[in-house]
Amino acid sequence: MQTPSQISSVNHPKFQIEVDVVVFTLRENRLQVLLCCLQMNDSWRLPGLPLQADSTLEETAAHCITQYTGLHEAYLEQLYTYYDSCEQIASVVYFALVPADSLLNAKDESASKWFPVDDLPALAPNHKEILTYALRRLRYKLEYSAVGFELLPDDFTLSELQFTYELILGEKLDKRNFRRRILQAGVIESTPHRRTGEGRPAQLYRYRPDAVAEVKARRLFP
Amino acid sequence: MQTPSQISSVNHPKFQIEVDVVVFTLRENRLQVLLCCLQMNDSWRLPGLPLQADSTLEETAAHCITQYTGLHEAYLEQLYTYYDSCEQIASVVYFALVPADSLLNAKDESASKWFPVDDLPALAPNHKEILTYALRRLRYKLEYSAVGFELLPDDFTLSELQFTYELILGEKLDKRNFRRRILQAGVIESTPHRRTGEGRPAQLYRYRPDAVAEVKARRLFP
DNA sequence: GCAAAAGTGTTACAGTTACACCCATGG
DNA sequence: CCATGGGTGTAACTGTAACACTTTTGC
Repeated sequence: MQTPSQISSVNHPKFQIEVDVVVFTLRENRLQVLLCCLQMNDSWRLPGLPLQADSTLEETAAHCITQYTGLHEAYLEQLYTYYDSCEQIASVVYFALVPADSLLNAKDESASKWFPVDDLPALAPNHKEILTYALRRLRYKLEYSAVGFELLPDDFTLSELQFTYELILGEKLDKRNFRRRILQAGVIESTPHRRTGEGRPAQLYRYRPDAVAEVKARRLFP
Repeated sequence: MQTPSQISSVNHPKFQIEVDVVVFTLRENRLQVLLCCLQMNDSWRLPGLPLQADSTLEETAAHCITQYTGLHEAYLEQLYTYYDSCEQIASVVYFALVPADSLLNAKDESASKWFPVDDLPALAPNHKEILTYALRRLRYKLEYSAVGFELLPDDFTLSELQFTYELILGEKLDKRNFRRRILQAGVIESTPHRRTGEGRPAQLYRYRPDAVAEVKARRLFP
């Protein structure tokens, strides 16, 4: 047991703090996650950076994403903080989503690689667990907020949006119900453009930046 | 911009890490939160302890609760991690619930005090914001999980349970709908006892420890 | 016997799901 | 003209919300 005197005592050990990021994207019709190769062995880990004294946690996470993907903007959210008492390192894990079409100019492509979430390599201890948790949070979040758009380019068709949802949730959705509901929700608006290709051209939509991104919760329990 | 070389460089500053806890309970028919007096001035803060190298984050939070409330068990959940680049202290905040009847033997009563969440004193910077977030999370969590029982003694009547929900959510609930749903959910079971007092005696119920504590999410969006 | 709190069902309404065909374009 | 993906409405069903009176006890 500790005693109250510890609160203001000088017993204040110091720790390294690392900011790790679980970056998700859509590539090759699969949900993929960014991993770094761990110093020459065949084990992989989440990309991360040590916290610097004058940065914020979120800035550090953003720097990390920029470094590995070349992107300067991403949806970012704090996930969880772990502390490893063996290594005496705390790890603040963020969760990030980057759009499907934006993976062009990573500054250090050799150091990192995308992996489908259902086909992961051997991971550093804890990182498998962290990733599983991040994936659960993504699926869960998709069900009550408009976070799915963060994985799409600015303009998209309703079919692309539905496909994104199906990919993440891992189940087929009904086309008519999906369209009716997403339009009723009022979070997207049509653009003047269409996408041509095979078959009938599709109306392009964009996410309304002024949209309320979360549905108001209905009571689920009890 | 940082460079990839920082990942494996020796540029690893160290930080103090503090574990703070937002402890909620029911007292005097109000939702209350535990606060500590900040060194002789009239400002208050969340109770906290510095992380020790060989403890886990959760252990530290649990120690903190024991110290200020005398309780050895509480519902505990990580809330968020803040980093203050001025003071260079990271603060991992936990969220805790303790039952209404268990506030007996705090070891250091003079150092801390309960405040109703709608009648708070002046707080240390950030702590007001943290508390608001914790309260939001409590209300939100109540809607999809059985977390409300953590604020009640082992045995309780349905009216007490409903009153707890009403207190936290800040709205009246329909008695018949509440009872039907909580019983259908299968998370409580009746005990052989009754509570007597004014009016008709009430059946006592208890939370089923084997109950599934979260409802399976229904799709809310889109 | 009366005050006080416990306990109990039904009906109307709203939201959700399931489902199949026509449309516009490119080759 | 046909293959391909885009786009559209309705009916059954399921879950939710609203609502008032009877029961049991202590005083």
